[in-house]
Amino acid sequence: MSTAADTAYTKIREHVLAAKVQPGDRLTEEQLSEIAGVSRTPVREAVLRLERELLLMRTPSNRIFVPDWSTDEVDEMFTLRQMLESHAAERAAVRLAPEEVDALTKINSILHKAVEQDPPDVANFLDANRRFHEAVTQAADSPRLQQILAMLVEQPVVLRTARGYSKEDLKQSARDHDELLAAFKAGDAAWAKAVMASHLRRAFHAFASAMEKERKR
Amino acid sequence: MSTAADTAYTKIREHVLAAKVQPGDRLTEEQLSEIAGVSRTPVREAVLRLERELLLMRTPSNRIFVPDWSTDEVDEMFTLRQMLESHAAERAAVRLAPEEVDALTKINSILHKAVEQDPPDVANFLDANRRFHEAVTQAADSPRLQQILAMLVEQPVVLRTARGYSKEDLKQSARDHDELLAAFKAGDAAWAKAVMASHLRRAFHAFASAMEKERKR
DNA sequence: CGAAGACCTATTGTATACAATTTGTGATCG
DNA sequence: CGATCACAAATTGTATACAATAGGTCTTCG
Repeated sequence: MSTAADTAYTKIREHVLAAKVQPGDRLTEEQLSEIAGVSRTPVREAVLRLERELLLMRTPSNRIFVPDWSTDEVDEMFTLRQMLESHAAERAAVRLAPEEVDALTKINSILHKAVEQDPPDVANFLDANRRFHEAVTQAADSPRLQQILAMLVEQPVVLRTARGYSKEDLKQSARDHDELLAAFKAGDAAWAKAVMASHLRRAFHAFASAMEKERKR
Repeated sequence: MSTAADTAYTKIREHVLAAKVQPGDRLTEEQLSEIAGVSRTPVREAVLRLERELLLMRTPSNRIFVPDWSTDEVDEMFTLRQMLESHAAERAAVRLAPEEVDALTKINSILHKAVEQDPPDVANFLDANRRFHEAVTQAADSPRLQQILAMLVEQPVVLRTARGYSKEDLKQSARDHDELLAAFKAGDAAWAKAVMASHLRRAFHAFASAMEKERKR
């Protein structure tokens, strides 16, 4: 968080992810510069980054707003993620050093613990989950892939809905990760790819049913 | 090209694509603002966009430079493009209206003509090729997909090398497009997907051998 | 009463001045 | 002679003032 632009990026991002603004809300650069505590110049830079990650969007006349995603759009995003992240897992499988697999295993044990709480500790689950997927993407060793995936994960709608996941959904996620770790230990790229693909597709359906429940309320 | 930032984006982009700067060259914001004829503020915005498309990159201390790509890295980029663009073709196949297919056919007949020239008109080939792929991506009707593909196509290294393509390479490309059009006319998503995948993989190999030839000189 | 147009206001876009940081250079010391 | 430090120059980062544009509102006229 060294430059003002980074500060602005982080603060605005948190502001959006914490759902302090609703989908459809308009935001002016001035409001954002108050939130971030810096002038409009670095805010503009931060907004460009957040647009790239689809956390903010602009109207045709360049007004900033918080986008909303339909279930269909989230479906499409998960489909893209599935293609790209299973490719990442495939590459990671032949690149991960044993100690890196150990590190991943540790992250997933934190995730397991979060799931076993009663009620499950969703915040910790999401954090461990993010770190797990980030590490896999990182291990794929492709800056392009990493950059692309950064814009597909951590969508507010997905994070918001996560609180509605059933305990069984969360448990299955943890088990998927376990199987991915087994594939990594075996250095089996095809296995890793298949597990990741099915993991993400399942995650989409968990999302869709949590979404459905939320919609009914 | 209405705003200064757009002007800057276009001019700097052309500057890079026209190979007026070499991979590895450093560029200062001031130099770029002279090239674009606007102040540093819109230049910075343009550079951020160009970074997103990987046409420019920054050092850890935020100096701007023109990146270079190894054959391996281009391989990886074509692999990503193959996944995403064959997915786009799959979606396009069930979405394209007959008159849109006609428009695509027209673009490809321009491409055919460019190939049949002696020597082939590579500039026109590349332009028609870009428009063809852009139209397919557009038809997939997924803003996310479109945004991602924008950063994978039109890499300087690929355009630069295109001049070394053999006439046979170019002809085959035109035939691939013809087959894609057939798949679109039939509304056959799986066919379209497969054709696009093989088209792009072939394109990579054409690139790789043109690259090899260039390297030997 | 409704539509069209002119204004006024809010918001984004750009230039510029200055601050902070990085890099290069040259002096100094071991 | 080489390393290290200090300082100077180049470059990027930020704030701010002003310009351009979009949006809304109020008036006027049919």
